[in-house]
Amino acid sequence: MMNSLSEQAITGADKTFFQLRNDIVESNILAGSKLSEVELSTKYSVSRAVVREAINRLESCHLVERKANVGARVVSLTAQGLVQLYQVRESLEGMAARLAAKNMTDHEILDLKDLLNNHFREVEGTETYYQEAGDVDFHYRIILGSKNDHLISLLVNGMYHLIRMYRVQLGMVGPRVSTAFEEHKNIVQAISNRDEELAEILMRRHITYSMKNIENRLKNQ
Amino acid sequence: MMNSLSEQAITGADKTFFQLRNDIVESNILAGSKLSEVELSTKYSVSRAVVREAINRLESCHLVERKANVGARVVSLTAQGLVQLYQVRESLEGMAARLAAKNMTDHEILDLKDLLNNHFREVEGTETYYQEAGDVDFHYRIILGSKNDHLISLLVNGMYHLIRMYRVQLGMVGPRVSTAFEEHKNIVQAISNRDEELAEILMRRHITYSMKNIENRLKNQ
DNA sequence: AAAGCCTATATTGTCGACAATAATTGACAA
DNA sequence: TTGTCAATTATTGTCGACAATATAGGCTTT
Repeated sequence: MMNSLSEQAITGADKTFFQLRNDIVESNILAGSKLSEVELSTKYSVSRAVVREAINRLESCHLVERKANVGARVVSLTAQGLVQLYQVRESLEGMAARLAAKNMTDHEILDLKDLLNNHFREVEGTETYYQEAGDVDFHYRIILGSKNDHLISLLVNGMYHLIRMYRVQLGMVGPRVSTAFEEHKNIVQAISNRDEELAEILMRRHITYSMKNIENRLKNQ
Repeated sequence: MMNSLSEQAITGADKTFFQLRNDIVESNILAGSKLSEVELSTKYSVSRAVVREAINRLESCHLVERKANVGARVVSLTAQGLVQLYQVRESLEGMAARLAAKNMTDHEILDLKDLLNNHFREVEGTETYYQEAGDVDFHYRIILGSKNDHLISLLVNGMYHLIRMYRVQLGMVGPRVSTAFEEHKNIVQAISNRDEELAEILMRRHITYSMKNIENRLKNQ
């Protein structure tokens, strides 16, 4: 499946940024560990300057924290941090759903329904492999559908990868697939009806449920 | 009055970042203009490296836009951009008010009431000079009161200065002071009652009204 | 005259070296 | 033994030079 979020690197700093970001999200570089500029520059075969630029961008995504004259560390994952992250996500994606109900074209809404149907077929069959990709695509389309550049930038460039980092490293795969699918369906219906108020409410609930589900999972492991 | 948002520069890149940010917000550097690295490095008497780092940080705040191998430009202010900015602000500060109602200490709420009273006295007298500072302080305290680091970072480090840039350059000073004061009072009351739902709704309305007021002002000038 | 190409110029991207600051180690004294 | 201070080491911050890319202007060609 083609990744909707594919970005292409132009400069060396881009490549280093993408590699580093991936290594952090996939925990090839451990959460909480220190990022040595010289070490990384030898590892990725680039100068310290491009490593510094890459680290700066990672800081913008809240994936690393820098202290002046000390250095950068990968963020630590905490239950509290996850809750705070999801509170912001609830707020922003709620607004995204509201705006999507207002601004998506009829054609885009039809495409969204298609996506949902494909997702449904995958869930029905045994191919549960792509359930997360499907979920990501769903949320991604609604975010883009808001047509609000600030919102898109904050979510896609800013928060998405940190959310993914929590997902990957805390090992949240399923289930909640079928219930989540129902929620997705209702959200699309609200958007299709151009019911901004309901779209926002349902999206916020959807994210809240998802959060609660994760919290329970964390307690029982 | 002491600025609640005072930050202290440690490194040279910090200083350059703060100066540049201020020059952009106050329109000493015009919106939409190109930022030449060599020009700025001579202007601020630092190397290109620190200018580049400063520009990178400005990009994180959405105050400039960079294109690879081309350079950075100060963002252009548009009516559409302002609307989108306020949509995000409504969403995030609404959540901030909700969380503030949940997480602020009784003491912090008392301080907030004090602030409001001082603000009221200033409005009653002829000293309308600080009305904006008062408004900023009010919103700032509620944002901090959310106790959500992500939210605080997004609003204070990220969006605040862009909002201020619009305010300064589109010349929005008053009035709407007394009506805004009433709205502030009601928000504080909701927070004091620990009514999260109402606090969020009132904050969102408050920001929506403010937006509409700005839109009208733009039409009539 | 218009379009396309090529050269010249300016700007950004990258690099390695040096300076300034923080962390570490070891010696010394209480 | 432990705490403090000093010197050493390592890491980040800053700089100027070079390489790669984009822009501008003139030239050629149709």
